[in-house]
Amino acid sequence: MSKELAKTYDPQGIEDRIYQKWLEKKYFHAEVDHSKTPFTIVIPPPNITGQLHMGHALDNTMQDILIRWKRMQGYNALWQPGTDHASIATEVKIIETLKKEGVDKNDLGREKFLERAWEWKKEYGGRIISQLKKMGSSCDWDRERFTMDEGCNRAVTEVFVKMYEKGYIYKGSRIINWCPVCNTSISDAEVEYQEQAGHFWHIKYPLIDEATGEPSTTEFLTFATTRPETMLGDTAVAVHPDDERYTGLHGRKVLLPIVNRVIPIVTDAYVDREFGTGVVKITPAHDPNDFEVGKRHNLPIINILNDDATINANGGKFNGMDRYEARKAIVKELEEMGLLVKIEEHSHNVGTHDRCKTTIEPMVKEQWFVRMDELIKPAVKAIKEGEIKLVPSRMEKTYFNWTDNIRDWCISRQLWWGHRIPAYYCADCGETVVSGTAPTVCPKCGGTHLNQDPDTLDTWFSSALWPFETLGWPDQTEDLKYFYPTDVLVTGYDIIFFWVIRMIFSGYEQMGERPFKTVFFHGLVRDSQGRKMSKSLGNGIDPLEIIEKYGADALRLTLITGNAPGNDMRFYYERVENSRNFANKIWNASRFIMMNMESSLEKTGKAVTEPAVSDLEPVDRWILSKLNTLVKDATENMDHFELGIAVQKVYDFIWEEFCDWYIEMVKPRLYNTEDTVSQNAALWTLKTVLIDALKLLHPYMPFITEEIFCTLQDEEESIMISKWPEPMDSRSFPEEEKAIETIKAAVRGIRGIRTEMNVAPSRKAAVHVVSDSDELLQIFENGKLFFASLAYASSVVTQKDKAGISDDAASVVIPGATIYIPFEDLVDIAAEIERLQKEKARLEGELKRSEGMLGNEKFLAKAPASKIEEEKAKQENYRQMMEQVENRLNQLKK
RNA sequence: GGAAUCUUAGCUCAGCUGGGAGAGCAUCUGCCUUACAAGCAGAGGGUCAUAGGUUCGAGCCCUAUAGGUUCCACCA
Repeated sequence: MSKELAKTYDPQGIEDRIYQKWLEKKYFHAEVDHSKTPFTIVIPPPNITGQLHMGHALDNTMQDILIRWKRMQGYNALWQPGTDHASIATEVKIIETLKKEGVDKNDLGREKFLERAWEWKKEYGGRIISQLKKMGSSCDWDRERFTMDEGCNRAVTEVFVKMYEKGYIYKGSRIINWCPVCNTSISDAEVEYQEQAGHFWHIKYPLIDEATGEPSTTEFLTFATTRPETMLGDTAVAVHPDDERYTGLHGRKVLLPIVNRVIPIVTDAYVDREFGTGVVKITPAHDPNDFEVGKRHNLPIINILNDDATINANGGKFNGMDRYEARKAIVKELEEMGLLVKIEEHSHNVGTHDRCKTTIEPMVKEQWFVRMDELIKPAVKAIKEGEIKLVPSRMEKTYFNWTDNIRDWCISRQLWWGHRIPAYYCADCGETVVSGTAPTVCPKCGGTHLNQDPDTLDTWFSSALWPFETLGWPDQTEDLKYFYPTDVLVTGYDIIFFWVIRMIFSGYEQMGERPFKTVFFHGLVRDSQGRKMSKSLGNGIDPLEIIEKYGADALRLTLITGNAPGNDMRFYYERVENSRNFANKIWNASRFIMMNMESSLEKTGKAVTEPAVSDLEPVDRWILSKLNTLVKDATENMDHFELGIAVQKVYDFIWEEFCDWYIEMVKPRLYNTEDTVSQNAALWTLKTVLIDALKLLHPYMPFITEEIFCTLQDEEESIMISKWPEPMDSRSFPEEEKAIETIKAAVRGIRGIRTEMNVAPSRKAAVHVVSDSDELLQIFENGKLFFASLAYASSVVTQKDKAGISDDAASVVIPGATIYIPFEDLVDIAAEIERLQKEKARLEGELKRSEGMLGNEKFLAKAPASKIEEEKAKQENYRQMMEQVENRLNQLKK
């Protein structure tokens, strides 16, 4: 061996170097190869404005685990990377930067603004990518895409034109959510409701006297509102048609005070009779429900707001006032007119823009929409029929909750950074032309003054096409045919509506096929107190800092363990430390193995070779068998996306079985014997088990496993391209598994006794194993060497009866045998009696339970035979142990 | 208002199709035993939210209740 591991584990010293090697070797790169089965994942494209946070870290770790695992399993694994232009987020950032320079977006103009945006993208767009590399992500960086690159632009235009022609995209005047700060419309999904304390203003409008046509001074209609300023746009008041209190008012009119507009009383079932006074003011221009009511009753729509949420000319004397100032002024005026009945405290949900938290203002505006009714059908069917699997499956309910109540998707944004809508308007005749290429002549009037729609598309419009546009669509590329549909989509449940559903219906609509087979959801990474990590709270933990201090491997392991699919998790430094400690553990175990291989080579002049099965000792077979089970179980868990469980099993195997037991068991053979056959068997087993364990661990902790794997075997190029272990019948040794477990029980028992009796480890004691089973005695005989060392024994004697053992001996009872240690080698008789009495009580409990089961006729009738047999065997064991304990007690009491 | 989910050791959480209660951290005890003190060996600690039910058998299935979290809708 020419190389060796550094004395201490230092992730800093290995991670960057190894990643560089992987890149140079092009291990991440995938090409169409029909001799292999593809396995594809497309990355949820991070925003170019983004910096790596724990959410990305988790998301990317999960993807990398799946990709590395499948790659090792022999699949042609492609992890398709890229970034998202993030229209609003980016535009806001650039506006902020401009503001610092004292420049206003509109003064700068569209073209100059976009130049700035592209510069910005160039400067910061790569930042997130280099951060993902720090995590060890094995994306095919040669294929990196951007949602606004040439290909994606073509895809977006193609889809827009196609869907427009199909009637799935239309332009219409509808009520939309308007953000007065970002100055754009937003979709329903982008509205975040926040509980806010507000007021309920009870107001009355005077009824119009039917005879005179004048407002009454005695008859009023009282109602409550949370937004009194919207009264400027009222065009009706509504009551429930069956509300007896107001039956007499049907068809009558009220005077809208201040504005002095006479408006009708309409009846509509939308009104809740139980709520408030049962009267609702109707403002079709600024409330989605009122808009619907207005449509049913042909009410005029009066928009009273400017885009910046100040009152416009329709608001008369309030023109130019901010919406909240106007609210105050209007309340004051109503009060002076005696029309304000009362003010109540009221807590209600206010819609805010999820990006800037500004209170959104519902407004009627002309926008572009995607009609959802037809599109959503195959997306619903896909989940219902299991063509696309959601993990965990409970996400289906969330999914259907959305699809069942789907509304048309507002896709136009009054922003500049994004895909500009390919619609052109003829300045001469008003004709709309939707086309992939800018028309120069109006097809209707032949005019040449055509202007493109100034709006851009919702970011999610292009994201929805991500699984196929990144593979070359709209061109029918080989990549597309080979890698699509993708296999797994890994993402947070928080963007199921924004993204997952939209990709699904887009996949079916454009490709005629599902975009992915499985969606694997994860939760949020929260801080140690369970709070969402956020900039404003300042509680965010920077993954890069963690990597710096503990290594990417430790971070990755921490994010994956103890976490079930779709569940949120809390982030603790203690857990990262534990992960780092685990890395250290493997490091040191590997060093131990390599040191011993080295010294064996020096001593014998021969490298370690694969031993004949007969040369393997029972412990070797035991650990190989355990490994074999681990391979099977861990792979099965991964098949079911139970990554946390899988890695936990690998962790437990390496730390407990391999390090704490096997290595300790093997030490005497390595140190104390001249038996080179046995030594070779031990070394070969150590190496073999380590290598397979490293492979199982590699998807989770790629760097350290690579470093050890390649140091251990010069001839191997990389663990990344090694073969994933498979269960082998030749490595299944149930007999040895049972035998070694028995010895382990004996060791544990002896250690327990010694600790209880406060015996120093330096004090060795003779150990007698008594059993009437030859087989069992043979097992102990075979394991004598390591058994003695683990049990602090000065000597080990196996025998059929207690001949020659002093009555004054401590004993531990294990299934099928009793272990005796002469007291004179240890201490204190009273403590031993106490211990045996406790043991007796425990056994009595077990027997009672067991007898209860076996005495139960129904159990005997219904339980599987294997269970019954198992229970019988257990009971027999308990009986034997009980007998031995009782005998022992009687002896001691004498 | 609708829905999902959770309630398991002091803390944070695992526990896959019902059959011996687990991990990390924390606590206590003893060990620098030649891979590892970022470690080793041991120990303590849980009526698995409550009440019923199904079952031979329930942390797991069903019903109800209490409390928490989240999502959706939104009542003006």
